[in-house]
Amino acid sequence: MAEKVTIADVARDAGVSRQTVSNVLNSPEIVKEETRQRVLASVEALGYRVSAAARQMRTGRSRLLAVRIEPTQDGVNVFDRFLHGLTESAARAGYRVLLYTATDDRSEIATYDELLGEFEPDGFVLTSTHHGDVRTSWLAERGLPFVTFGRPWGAPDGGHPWVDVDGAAGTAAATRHLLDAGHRRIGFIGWQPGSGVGDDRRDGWSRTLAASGLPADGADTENGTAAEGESAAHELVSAGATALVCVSDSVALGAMQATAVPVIGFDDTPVAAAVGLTSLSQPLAEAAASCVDLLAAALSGREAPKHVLLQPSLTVRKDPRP
Amino acid sequence: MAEKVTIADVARDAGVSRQTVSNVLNSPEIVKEETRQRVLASVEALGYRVSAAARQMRTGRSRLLAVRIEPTQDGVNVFDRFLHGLTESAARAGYRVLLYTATDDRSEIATYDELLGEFEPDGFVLTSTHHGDVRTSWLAERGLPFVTFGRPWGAPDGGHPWVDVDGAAGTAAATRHLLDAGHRRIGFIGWQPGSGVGDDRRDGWSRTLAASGLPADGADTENGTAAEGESAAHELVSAGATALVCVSDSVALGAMQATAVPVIGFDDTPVAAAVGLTSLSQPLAEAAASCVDLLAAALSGREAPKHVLLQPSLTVRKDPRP
DNA sequence: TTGTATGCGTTATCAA
DNA sequence: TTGATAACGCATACAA
Repeated sequence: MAEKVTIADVARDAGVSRQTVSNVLNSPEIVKEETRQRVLASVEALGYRVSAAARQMRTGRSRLLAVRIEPTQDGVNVFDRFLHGLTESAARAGYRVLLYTATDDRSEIATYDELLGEFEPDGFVLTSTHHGDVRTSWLAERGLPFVTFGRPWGAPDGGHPWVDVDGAAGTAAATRHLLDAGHRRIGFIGWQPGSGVGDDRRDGWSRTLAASGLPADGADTENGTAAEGESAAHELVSAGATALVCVSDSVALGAMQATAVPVIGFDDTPVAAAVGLTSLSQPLAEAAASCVDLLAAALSGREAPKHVLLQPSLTVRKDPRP
Repeated sequence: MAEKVTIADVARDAGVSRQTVSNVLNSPEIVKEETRQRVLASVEALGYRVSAAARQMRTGRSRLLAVRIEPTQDGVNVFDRFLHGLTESAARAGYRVLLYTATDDRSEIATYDELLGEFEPDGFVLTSTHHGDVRTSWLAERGLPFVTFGRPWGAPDGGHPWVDVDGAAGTAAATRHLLDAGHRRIGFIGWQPGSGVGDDRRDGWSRTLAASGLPADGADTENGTAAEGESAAHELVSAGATALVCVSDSVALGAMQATAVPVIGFDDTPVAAAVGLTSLSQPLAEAAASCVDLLAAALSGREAPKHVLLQPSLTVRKDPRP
């Protein structure tokens, strides 16, 4: 096991004081070029790395971002791709991602408390925000830096930084895609009203049809399962729909199996790729990068937009159904 | 923002020395019961938590486990469920999960180096181990604690701790399931030979058929895509197979779409659940818990088995195909 | 059983 | 431009 190389070792090797080494690394501009080179050479030669723990003791900054990893939901799991992007972007910005779990919002807040006491993460990234989310107010009250992936639907004070994907624009594009193919009766299968995300996606579809003066017949599912999608699709197609836009890939999959009309899903999950389902793809890596950027800006006092709204893109696939 | 509560605050509040507080937390048995209670009450009242950074400075232990999060592969992503289980088990054992990314094994080793210098994780959890994996030898040479999820196939010295799922037992169970249903010509669609995991899964199938004195006709796919699964299924069914066992859900999905015979997949991904595909389910949460357990044992010097082999279970689903 | 002194590696402050 | 000193919070050896 390699011995730990400290700043004192580097200082000795380069023939300077510890402080100068620290300056070379943290405020290079105040060190004479020649000294700087010599110190950097020693750093390289000895393989020196700052100790995160010692730095944190002194500065109070951990360079850690805390992120909750959620139990896998019923198939529509998009989170792992977001998380990968987040880890990568964080590393580039000099941060590391620390994972935690929680079963509900209350216990999540308890975890914040623990985490803050022990590891003192510099910031939090929250996902799955929803109506009356107590987590954001808890963090905001304490002045803790955080960013959410997802808008604070329905909250009058969307004052905190967030990154989101424009669901309405996505379903609007999907609807236009079907209009361009000649369809005039385009149905929508959604979630029951009240979830901000679902309502937003439905709006994109209905507004697009309204703009063309076409009727908008939709159906809701309670849990967004494939089985519910199946019966909703039957219903809509019986009523005359010749194409369907869906709130999720799960629902779309059911619709696809139940009918022969064109179906467009949302999220572009592996399921969609596997069965040839056209679907709306969220720019997750980009969203993750924006989250890190907003957080890093807040942490460094740098100016940055408080909100980022990204556009999904339609991944058109060859429908293998007869 | 709450002020930081230190061990000195607790000591003052409880009317004892800092050392006594430390003892209460780290060696409770040597402190008088009454004092212990008083100190614990103060800890509770002030909301004191040990500072991970300060503790790490003193003890050299970070209570951090480093785990690589990989780019999502082509659909079969099982890793996020494993990761969730890992985070949960780690928390229970007093560890946190630190994420990192790497594009290949070489850069992963470079990341070990960085991570070790900066955050000094106590241990590493590796996934996707393969033939001639340089990462395990790198870690082993340096005496760094690690555990792999996946056996070191083909390595003569499987000397390091690992946790794995018994793929052969899984495909054997799947094959028996089909035998019990009366099938006598059961095909297998696998990956090309050489991947330990794929070979293992094929073995379970072929051995089970051999034990029954039945012929074993299999086909390989190069990349394990659904499209390849489709043509392999055509081929096997034309040759007389009346049922198929597959190395993965991706391949199984293709087979399912191409033929009408019963198909069994592997991994029980969301795709399988969505399309009603019977599949072998890996006990990922349990695997993750075992990984933490093995690592925690190694870190504390506690005795523990070096290898854990878990059994997958067959999730039988109603096939919706006509 | 409890208290005192010390050092872990770093950086901020201030002096040279 | 560089260097000396102190301090972050904790845990250990040792003394009381």
